[in-house]
Amino acid sequence: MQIATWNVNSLKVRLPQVLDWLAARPELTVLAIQETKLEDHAFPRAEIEAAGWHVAFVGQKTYNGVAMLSRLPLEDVQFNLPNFDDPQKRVITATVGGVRVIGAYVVNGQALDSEKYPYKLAWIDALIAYTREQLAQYPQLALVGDFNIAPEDRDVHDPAKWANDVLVSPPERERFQALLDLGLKDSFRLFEQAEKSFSWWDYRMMGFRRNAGLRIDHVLLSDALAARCTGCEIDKEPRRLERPSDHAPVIATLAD
DNA sequence: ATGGCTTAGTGCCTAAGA
Repeated sequence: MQIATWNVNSLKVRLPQVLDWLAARPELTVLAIQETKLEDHAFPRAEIEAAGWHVAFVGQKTYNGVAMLSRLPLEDVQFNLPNFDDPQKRVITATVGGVRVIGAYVVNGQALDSEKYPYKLAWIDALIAYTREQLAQYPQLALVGDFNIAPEDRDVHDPAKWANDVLVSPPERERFQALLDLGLKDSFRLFEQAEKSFSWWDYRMMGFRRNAGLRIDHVLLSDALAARCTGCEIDKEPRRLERPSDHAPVIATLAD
């Protein structure tokens, strides 16, 4: 099976690209989507189901919003972090083919001196606790999404420029490591990868053409799943399209 | 050049993203 994550930056705008992408990937089993930016009544459920997908979603106006699409039925669907009271719709969890998949849109944080930064750190602490609890119940677990953290300097196009900025600060990276310490592997780093591999590029400054990006979208796999993982790739093709999302999808492949 | 673009809503500018 293949597990993917993609921050689409508005599902309303990107739905045709998402459906095209899914149609071209018959091996894909489950896709976690972030930043749908849609209230539930406006979610394009019929179009997605017509394409042969099961779907669950939780959203709000303008910001955030997450969805999970699956070829197999979505079981035991859970919305948001049960241990963190939060009006922002950022998490969706479901069991697919015996695999527990947590799709997360981690808080951006905006800047180190923003009030959103301590919110980000507290939010990730709750995600860590929730993932620990889920992992105890479901040894076959994938935590995927837009983490808004570049784990290492090699995940940053220009580490000097980004030094001490949000997305790379030590408290954020320590929390990313705390997630790994629960017993998760960054599937992308299980394999040899090209240098300067990124999953997000700024719309401005010709970021994509210059490959001035960050690797902030991740597929983390429990040890049981990591043992089955045969590959992980970032698909840059959708980023080349007209009117792209600023993020590229990340796909991990698991042997049966 | 500490910004350039893209999105949605309050709507023709503003806030936010990363």
